[in-house]
Amino acid sequence: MKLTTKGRYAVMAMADMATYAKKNPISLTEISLRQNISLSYLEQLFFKLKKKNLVKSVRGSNGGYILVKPASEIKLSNIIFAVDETIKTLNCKKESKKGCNHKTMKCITHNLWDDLEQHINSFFEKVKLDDLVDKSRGS
Amino acid sequence: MKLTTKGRYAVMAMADMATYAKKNPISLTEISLRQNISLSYLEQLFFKLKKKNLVKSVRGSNGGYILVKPASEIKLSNIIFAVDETIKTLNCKKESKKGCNHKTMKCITHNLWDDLEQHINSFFEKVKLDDLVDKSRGS
DNA sequence: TTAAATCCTAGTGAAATACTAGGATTTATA
DNA sequence: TATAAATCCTAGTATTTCACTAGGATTTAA
Repeated sequence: MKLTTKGRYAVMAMADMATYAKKNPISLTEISLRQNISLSYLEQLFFKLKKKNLVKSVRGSNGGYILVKPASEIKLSNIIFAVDETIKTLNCKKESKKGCNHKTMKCITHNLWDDLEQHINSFFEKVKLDDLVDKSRGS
Repeated sequence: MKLTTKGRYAVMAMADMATYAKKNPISLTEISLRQNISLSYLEQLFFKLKKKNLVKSVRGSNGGYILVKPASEIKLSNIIFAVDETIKTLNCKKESKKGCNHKTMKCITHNLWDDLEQHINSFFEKVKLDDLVDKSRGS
């Protein structure tokens, strides 16, 4: 199991925005430099974050992005889902041929992965963006 | 995020063994047919399970594998770790160049992924192999 | 002796990932 | 008004990982 960088980068970038929040929009160039993430990659991530209404954009010079809601109201699950679509713990839904014998018996571990998925999601549901900011300040 | 089939298959195969446990060793061919997993792939998985002392092998005709411990004493974490090595939620340990700015500041989300890792592990620590067997019988 | 099993090492096709390239559009400001 | 800095948008691509195959060696019950 592993988490892709898409989700990690998105959380890092959003945490960066929460940390350096100010009136003016924050440009991806800033974030790119601070967090050491490719600008073009960030653009793609923020396109998705924007679609999910987590950030809004200001175009043109001095433009950038602004958090739509306060950091205390943004759950990590919102961010992860926005860029990763979904957390997949199993791929034997419907009628895949391998790994899940639907005909003879229910896939032995079918329930298990559902439980795990919920368990992981509950983690991302609990943590808010400003929890991260506080933590990094504390250390 | 996704879970690889290695971990899933290993859990399925072990659950299969626990379900069809008997005095005689169980051959991978049986498991392969019942769970619809490639034989050669199973061999590779069981090589690792054996190294971690979760199963022992009986070579030769009528050979196969036997659970070393009763299913009630085998935690899923044992299985997952045996085949997957580890759950990696972050790849910015030591001194990777990207995604973790060690020089200027601690990676903002560093603690987060550690927490997540523990959260997921705690799930696999709680569930025992015979929990799966009971569940599949119950449904 | 044979068949069925584990043991062991390489290799490989396909898919996903992480990222680059390159341009179009918008807009503050010099 | 020209320019630079930003978002917007679409393709493409190198690398890596995954899931699996191939092929043989060894062991042992019957």
